[in-house]
Amino acid sequence: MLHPLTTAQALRLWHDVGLTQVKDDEPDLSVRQMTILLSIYLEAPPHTVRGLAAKLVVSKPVITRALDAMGKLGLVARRRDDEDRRNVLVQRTVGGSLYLERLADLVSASSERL
Amino acid sequence: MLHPLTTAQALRLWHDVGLTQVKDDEPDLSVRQMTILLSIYLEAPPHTVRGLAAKLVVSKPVITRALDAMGKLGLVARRRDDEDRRNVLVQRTVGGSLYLERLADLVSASSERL
DNA sequence: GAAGAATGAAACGGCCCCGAAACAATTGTG
DNA sequence: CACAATTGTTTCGGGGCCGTTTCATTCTTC
Repeated sequence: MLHPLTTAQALRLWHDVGLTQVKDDEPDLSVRQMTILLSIYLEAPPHTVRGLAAKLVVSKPVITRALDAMGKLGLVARRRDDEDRRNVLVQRTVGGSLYLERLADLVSASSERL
Repeated sequence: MLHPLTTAQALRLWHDVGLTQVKDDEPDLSVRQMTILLSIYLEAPPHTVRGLAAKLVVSKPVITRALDAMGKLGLVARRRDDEDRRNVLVQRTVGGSLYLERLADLVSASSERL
């Protein structure tokens, strides 16, 4: 169980994580892209374009373009569904796992400094 | 004092906050803009373009443009420094305070659900 | 005062994202 | 088999952010 963060702690945490990301000059994802990426890694597969769009209440092209961008960064991969070849299955990658692990480390480290 | 977040907790927190922001269709700031905004509200004034640029290790035009964008959203305001009219003093606004208060509430609420 | 330094803004070209609509491929249905 | 529905992608026009360079204003120094 976790104590809920105070207002000041929450903002300080957001600030510190953002500052590190900006300074490290990482390829920073938009809020939408980051949320899509986290959905893929936190929730159980399979993940489809349609499913992600419904979950985020966003149009399908938004998902397609986000997958394009994150695919180029090696954070996710696509594969056709053999059982229904209209579907695209979004898959995790080593690069994506490492990226999110770094993010989690950043958040954890910042939360310790509160 | 706060327990450091576990990897899973940190990622879940980031996901939940992002998901709410995306669904609410808020004007989502870039990581850079958000970090600038938080610096202005968390650290003691005065805040200048040059000072913010140095703190984030970013060029001055980045700050100028971010202030343009966030000023248009009513999150910050600019005022010339009367003591040195080359300086621009970045000031907080009611809109910015409300925006960050909502963010903090979001983070706190999400952290409770962990 | 004149020359130089400092501060912030504007201009330029490039890249990416957006929403809406049109499209291609695959599957379901009569 | 023909036609409709589903899924994901592409295209189009518009707008925003980026890095770099150039500019206008103001201070400082001699």
